[in-house]
Amino acid sequence: MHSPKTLIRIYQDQGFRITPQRRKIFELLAADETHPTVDTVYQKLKDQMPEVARSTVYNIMHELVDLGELHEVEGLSEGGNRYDKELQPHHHLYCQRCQKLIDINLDDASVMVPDYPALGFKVKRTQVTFYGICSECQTLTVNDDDEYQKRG
Amino acid sequence: MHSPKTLIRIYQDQGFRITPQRRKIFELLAADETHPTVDTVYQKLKDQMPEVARSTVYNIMHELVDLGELHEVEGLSEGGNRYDKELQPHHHLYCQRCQKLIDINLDDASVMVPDYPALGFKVKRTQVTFYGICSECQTLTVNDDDEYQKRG
DNA sequence: CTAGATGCAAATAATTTGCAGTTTA
DNA sequence: TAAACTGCAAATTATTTGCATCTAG
Repeated sequence: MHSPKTLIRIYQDQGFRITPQRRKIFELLAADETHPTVDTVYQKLKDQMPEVARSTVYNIMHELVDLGELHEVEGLSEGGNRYDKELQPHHHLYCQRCQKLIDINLDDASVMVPDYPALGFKVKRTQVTFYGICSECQTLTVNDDDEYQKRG
Repeated sequence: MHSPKTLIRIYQDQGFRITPQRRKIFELLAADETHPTVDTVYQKLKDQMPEVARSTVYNIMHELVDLGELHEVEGLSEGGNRYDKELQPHHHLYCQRCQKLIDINLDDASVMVPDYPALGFKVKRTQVTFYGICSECQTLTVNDDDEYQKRG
């Protein structure tokens, strides 16, 4: 995601208007490193702007995805899709305990996945997700035998 | 997933009853290679058993996941989670056009992802998903410039 | 017979939609 | 001031829950 300042220019170039809602969401996202959900953004925004509507947050998040400024990370954790500011191809560590989502850069040597050429399948994007327990959560408890999947 | 016959034994061993709904779902799943959703299973079951309830299908699918007989594949495609009969660790090809989901075996040499050891993260499971266009869909149209993600 | 399972209907959660009223440029 | 945007409320979709009834063992 670009900086709020740059986003404003991008929006203006597109003929979009700079509303207080959009401005605030740009700033919230710029300051947020948690891969928030729509609801997280909505709750934070509501503190500063109590009348804001959830649908407005949905609208603006979707705009940002449409503009390629955010990526949607679907199917991780309860409470809705997560949003990712990182625009470069990368992978994810997902903590099954605290739902923390951590970006991993592709050029890390230990994460190398070639495009899959078999079956005539044309690969557009490769996504690796490591499910497990983050270091913080490991220190919190001794019980380490979490399940392979949610229902296990 | 085990065969319907074996599933019945497993259910009996657990003290679960063999109802017509369970029996039919075992058979439907055994014959299905599409990684169906709950709704797909429900629709098929309804043909043979019009009074069946959606919640019954949810119940039985969840039981099978709890027993480790199915895996839930979340966050792929509209229309709900997909269910996977393959119990061994493996990866997925997902067609962004027809939503086909194809299993790739881990021991295929071109798909090797080591557990990611950095950051003190304890990896429990690694999931690779290749998003793209399957061979069938490639032959159907010339327009091949699909987007990186849904909203892109 | 009776615990366990099913069906139904209502509840919940995430998201989308329609539209009247407001606001940015 | 007009097209764009927001807020609100209702609709939709996927899933869960509560409970009366039914049935497999």
